[in-house]
Amino acid sequence: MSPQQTRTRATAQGAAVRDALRAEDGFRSAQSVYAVLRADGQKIGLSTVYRHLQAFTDDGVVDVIHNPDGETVYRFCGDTPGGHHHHVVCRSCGRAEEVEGSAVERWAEQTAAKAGFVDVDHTVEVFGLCPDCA
Amino acid sequence: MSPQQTRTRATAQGAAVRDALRAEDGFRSAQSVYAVLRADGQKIGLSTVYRHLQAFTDDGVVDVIHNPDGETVYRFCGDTPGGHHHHVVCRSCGRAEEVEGSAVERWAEQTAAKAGFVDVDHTVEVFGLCPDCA
DNA sequence: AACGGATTTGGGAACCGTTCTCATTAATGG
DNA sequence: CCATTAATGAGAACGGTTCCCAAATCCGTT
Ligand SMILES: [Zn+2]
Ligand SMILES: [Zn+2]
Ligand SMILES: [Zn+2]
Ligand SMILES: [Zn+2]
Repeated sequence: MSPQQTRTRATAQGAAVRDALRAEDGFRSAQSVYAVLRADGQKIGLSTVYRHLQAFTDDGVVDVIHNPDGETVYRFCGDTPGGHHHHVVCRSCGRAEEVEGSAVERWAEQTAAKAGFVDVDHTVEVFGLCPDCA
Repeated sequence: MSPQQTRTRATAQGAAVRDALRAEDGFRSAQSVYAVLRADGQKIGLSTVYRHLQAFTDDGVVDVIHNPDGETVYRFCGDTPGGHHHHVVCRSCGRAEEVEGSAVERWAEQTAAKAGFVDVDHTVEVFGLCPDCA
């Protein structure tokens, strides 16, 4: 099957959302992306931000996680198209780095198999304070 | 340092919440715990359910995760007082099993250290379909 | 048993992030 | 251009969680 189907045409607003996210190195909430765009003078609606964020997520170009507070936050990860990967995320400033996770991939697979679970997926995030925030 | 201080006295409502959660083997939302208690004829308020769920979480007797949909769900894990651990969770029915995670603990620690992060914590959950739901 | 202060309870309002609705605007292509 | 189709964005609606506070309960003390 083909990778994923883009759900939106390339539009100015979509590009703005992508660029705003790409400019950050960390996970950001939809609202904060929206705020940044508006502060920058961009004419865009909150719904549109959510829409594109979702589309990018579907396309696999944006990663989404729920931080410990339950907030949904997004990060542009499309320049390292290795597909599935994980992050170490700064609890304070949101800055994130992608990390090598083959060990944890194997662990998750084996663990699920041992419990007899199928169609498995996993969430793995490491939170801490980055060197700057420490 | 001492483990954790209980924030609420032992009350009938607290016991009801704990028992309701203990009766389930999976992660449940606050609302669903509330619904079960009310359906059972218990006289309890939603605020109270949230309060005790939080207190139990602080005490470490209840685990809380955010499932992929972002819902906050709780699970009673106080009978296996090994402290920190992880789960394999059924996406469909919520059923969960605790799993051995020393490998992933080490991985998380090393990964964070390599990135220069301190005061680290992590979330690791494996989602899938349990044998019954498959 | 009666009292008084401290704690807990729970109904409802407030809050906040996200989704939905739909009239308006912009793009496409013939 | 015009007609058709897709995207936009303002605001309403929604759902989960927290907050507020008056009423109820609990407890140690007379
Ligand atoms: Zn930081
Ligand atoms: Zn992984
Ligand atoms: Zn557990
Ligand atoms: Zn199941």
